[in-house]
Amino acid sequence: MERTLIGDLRSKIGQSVTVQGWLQVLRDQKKMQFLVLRDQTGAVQIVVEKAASPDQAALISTCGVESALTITGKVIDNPIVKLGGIEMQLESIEVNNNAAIPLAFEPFNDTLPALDFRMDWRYLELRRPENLLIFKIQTTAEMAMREFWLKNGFIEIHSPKMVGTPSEGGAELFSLDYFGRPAYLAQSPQFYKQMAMAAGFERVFEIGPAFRADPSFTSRHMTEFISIDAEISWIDSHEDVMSMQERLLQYTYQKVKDAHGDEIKARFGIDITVPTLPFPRLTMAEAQQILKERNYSVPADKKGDLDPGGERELGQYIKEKYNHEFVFLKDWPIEVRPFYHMRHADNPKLTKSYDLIAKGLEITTGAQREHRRDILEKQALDKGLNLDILSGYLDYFKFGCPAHGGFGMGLSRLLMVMLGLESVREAVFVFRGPNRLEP
RNA sequence: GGGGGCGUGGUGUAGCGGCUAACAUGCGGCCCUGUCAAGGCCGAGAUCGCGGGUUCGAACCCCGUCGCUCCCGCCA
Repeated sequence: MERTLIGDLRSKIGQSVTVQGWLQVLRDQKKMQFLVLRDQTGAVQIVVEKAASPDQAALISTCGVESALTITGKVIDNPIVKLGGIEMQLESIEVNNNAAIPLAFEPFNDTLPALDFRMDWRYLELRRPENLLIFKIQTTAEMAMREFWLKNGFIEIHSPKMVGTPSEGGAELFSLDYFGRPAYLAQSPQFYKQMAMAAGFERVFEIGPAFRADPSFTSRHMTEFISIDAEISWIDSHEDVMSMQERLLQYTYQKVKDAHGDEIKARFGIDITVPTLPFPRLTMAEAQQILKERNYSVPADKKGDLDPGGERELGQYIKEKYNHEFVFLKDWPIEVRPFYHMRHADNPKLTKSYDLIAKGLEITTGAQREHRRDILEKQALDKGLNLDILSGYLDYFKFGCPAHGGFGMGLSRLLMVMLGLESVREAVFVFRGPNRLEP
């Protein structure tokens, strides 16, 4: 028999239908059994008269909660039933996969085990509707971004994740053996996006994994994460990149709000605010001044950079002054930016770069890239880098590369901020960290 | 990598020098019941992360160690 979704049962009253899902509750009484079966669309009570079907009743008694069941029965309108005023009378049941007793933990309890323990049994935790919702939202958000980019003439690329040369630095690279020679997991699609610019793709995006061998133990770091990247050509400055990104985020927030706004409010207590354009912008110099006025002292060794506390303070300032969740922090000093960020023509100490801070959390770095090979080489040498290692990259700028720039944004960080989650570990399907390689 | 915090039945917590280690939830049994956050009674389940020390006495204090976690560094 064809499967009926539990959410559609109201329209099937009087009919015999088949539902499939997980056993939420079993109330096993002397004469009767009441089961609550849950699927993604809802939950329904199933009644069993033990005397009428003793064999099935005996089978049901062996079922642990969270067992996967297929149940056929007649849909009855019954106002007495608190669960939707509807129930099913059992006709037949198939136990697809019994759940062992006891469960590793009870995913629907009021109190849950610590996050680290839950991660050992991630699939159980993901059965909670609010967790399911996170990934429905992620799906909507990614689709919205693709939609936005396609409407604006972007091409999707998939850059290699196994690379032969480190893009820069090297301390945070995972290395692997590639048929006897060293290889690395890509930290970023950065250079390949730029290669696409040199190829004349003009506008590209990629949503894919990035790997960082940083032993960072924070609520916002992962060793493998999904990076949302975009790169555009023929720009005048990093302002063009920010303009594209803010429109992208506005579009994405609107789509998420349209599709899930009510459920997000119900599950997370958060009103999705579609950001207004333009996002507030501050130069780093202005940001430093504002922090000083607010008596927030950035550690002396930061040299024009910000610490996470400063970012949170700035997020609070933007909220108060502009009632906005986002702020572009732009024009960072060259000391704290990589060699390939373009510098201001009228101020060689400042880069044409930005970070996007969302509710006080850094979720993006973007910039106009330096596309003039001779200047790029000079900037690399200034940073003490070896031009031989970079030669493949520098060759992108040998045969006609347009001015360009782009950004990288952490998908899970975006979701974390959007939904007010405490940790990226909740916002990612399966977490990877320095001490977490399973499941 | 640096600093702080925490490790007590399956899970979440209480206890912080003198207990047969408590409570909730889950699990098992019985009773009751068209139940529905079900209810009632009974029961099993913890050598209090591990090792050492202080003490008449340690879950509790000290040292070490491992694990987790948060903050910083670094970043998306």
